[in-house]
Amino acid sequence: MNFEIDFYSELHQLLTQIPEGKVSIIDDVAKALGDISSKPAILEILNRKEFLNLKNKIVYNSNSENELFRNFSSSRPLSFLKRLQKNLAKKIIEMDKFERIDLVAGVDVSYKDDLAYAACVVLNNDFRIIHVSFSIYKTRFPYIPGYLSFREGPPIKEVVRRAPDFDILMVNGHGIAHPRFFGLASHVGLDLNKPTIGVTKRRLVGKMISKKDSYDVIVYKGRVVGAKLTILGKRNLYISVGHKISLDTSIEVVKKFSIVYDLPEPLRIAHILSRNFGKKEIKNI
DNA sequence: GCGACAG
DNA sequence: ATCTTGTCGC
Repeated sequence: MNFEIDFYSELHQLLTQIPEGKVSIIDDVAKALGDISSKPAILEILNRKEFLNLKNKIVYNSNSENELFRNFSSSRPLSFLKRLQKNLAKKIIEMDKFERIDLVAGVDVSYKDDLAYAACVVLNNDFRIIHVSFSIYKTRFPYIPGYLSFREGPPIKEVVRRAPDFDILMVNGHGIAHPRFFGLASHVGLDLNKPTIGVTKRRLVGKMISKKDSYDVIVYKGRVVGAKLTILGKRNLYISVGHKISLDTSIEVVKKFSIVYDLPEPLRIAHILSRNFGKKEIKNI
């Protein structure tokens, strides 16, 4: 699936439908886009200078009904993306589909306005950096919980394609621990056809069930979608299958590469690199 | 119906 | 994620 939705122009197109002298409720705009949860993102975009002339067409509460414009004509793009995620989720393989684990890659993205600075690093078994690549990408999609892959997926795929072949990729985002079982790590893994592990610092869905092992299991809609484990006796991380790997193996790989507080090495280094890249800074890792 | 909500 | 100084805690 290599199309991209320009969220900004979708929003712009809706706002220009509002007739002169009328206004619309932001909830109706969010619903017309296909998901009420896009409301915070819309608010943020309305404050940009390209949208300032349209901002006064939006109100937050229902005023006099006769001033309101509600019947938007829309393809509801977020509903479409939701359906896409549900369909692609069926293709995810939660089993180890690789020969060996010699090279483990990590990607991360930093932002400066709408510019995404992506960095990819490849480590060997001794935690040595054997490759680093960068990429700058102009994003046209805001952060909306549940739709992160449509913002970060394109820059990530581009920067990972610049890396030499590796065995497993670690991604800063959930895999199947996602409302539609298709988070960023799963989306990237499927598109690149590579084994991926989703690693995050915060939960998106599901509840923890203690499993008196070294970790808790995350259950969502009656399904085990990941694990919450404590690294280095301190740091809590949420791990989930991205694609072509089992949860058990995902946990083992994350544990093995967690040697410094914060994140497993591939992600920790990728994070520092992308951040420094965006800020044009030079710093030791 | 009311919250919660990766980066 | 990003805007940002000092500051509370291990």
